Amino acid sequence: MSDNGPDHTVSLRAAGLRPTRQRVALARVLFEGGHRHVTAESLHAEVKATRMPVSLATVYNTLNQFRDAGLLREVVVAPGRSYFDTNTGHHHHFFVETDGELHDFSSEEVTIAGLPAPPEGTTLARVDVIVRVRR
Amino acid sequence: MSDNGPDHTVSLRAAGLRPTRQRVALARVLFEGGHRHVTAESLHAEVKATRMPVSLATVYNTLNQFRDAGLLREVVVAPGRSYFDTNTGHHHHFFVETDGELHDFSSEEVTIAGLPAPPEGTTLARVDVIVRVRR
DNA sequence: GCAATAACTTAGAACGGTTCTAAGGTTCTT
DNA sequence: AAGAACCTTAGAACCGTTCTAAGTTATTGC
Repeated sequence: MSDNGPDHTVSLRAAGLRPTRQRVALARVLFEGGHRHVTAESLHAEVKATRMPVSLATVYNTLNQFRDAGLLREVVVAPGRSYFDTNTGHHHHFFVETDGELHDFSSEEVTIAGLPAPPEGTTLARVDVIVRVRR
Repeated sequence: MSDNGPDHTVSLRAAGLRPTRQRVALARVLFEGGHRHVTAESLHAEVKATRMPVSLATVYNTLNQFRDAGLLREVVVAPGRSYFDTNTGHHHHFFVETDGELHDFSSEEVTIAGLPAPPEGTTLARVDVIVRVRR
């Protein structure tokens, strides 16, 4: 009798989202197992492989809703393609330009000193560090 | 008798590009005056205002060629829109998320310590720091 | 200077990723 | 179980960017 994995129903509800079949299936793929970096297309392919029918539009909707709810973080590294990161903690990225791979590293290892003050009338939202590497 | 501004002809030739009317007009808008952040659309609007007819396709071609030649740097800060920066020196960016503005700051002011080693088999290309702020 | 050649520009079509539409289906409340 | 609110979907639309094929301009060799 099946207690398999976390109850996504509760976190979805907490985010103000109904735990529909599709959203639960997507949450399972995204949040069970370690941290992930996905694109809409890659996630769509993955969830379809679990035999749960989900349209690409729903994948896009869900990624945006999860991002807005703080369940995912969007990472912009290259033009014309969005990555979503299941790691929402403080961390930065290696981006392997030659093959589009993304790897996390904790921001605790890194010290950034001497950042100038934000422009007049703005407040800091986040500091992103992208270490671009090539194979 | 007109020595107005730098001779873009020579830098274009140095980059292996013929100094056509369009490219020279674009170079003038981009490289005379201080550092700039442009998008294809914004640059197209600007150069058309100088009464030199240039198609949007040529603006895209030219931006890509200038980038490849090291005359411009492409900055990716938000999905679905590319900025080009005439400052090709070492520096980082403030990005004002609420209105899409981009501001440089020199990387000399900033110290980044404790960056982890690049993944196996890769070599460092560049470190981008994007400080995201909101109004 | 004048061809011939190679490079460039252009309008418009095509493209790829993302969002929208409006119709039907699901979930929640009572 | 019924009503209302919310969700999913296929396909169209969209938007920034790239491609295509035809005409134009810069360069090279004479």
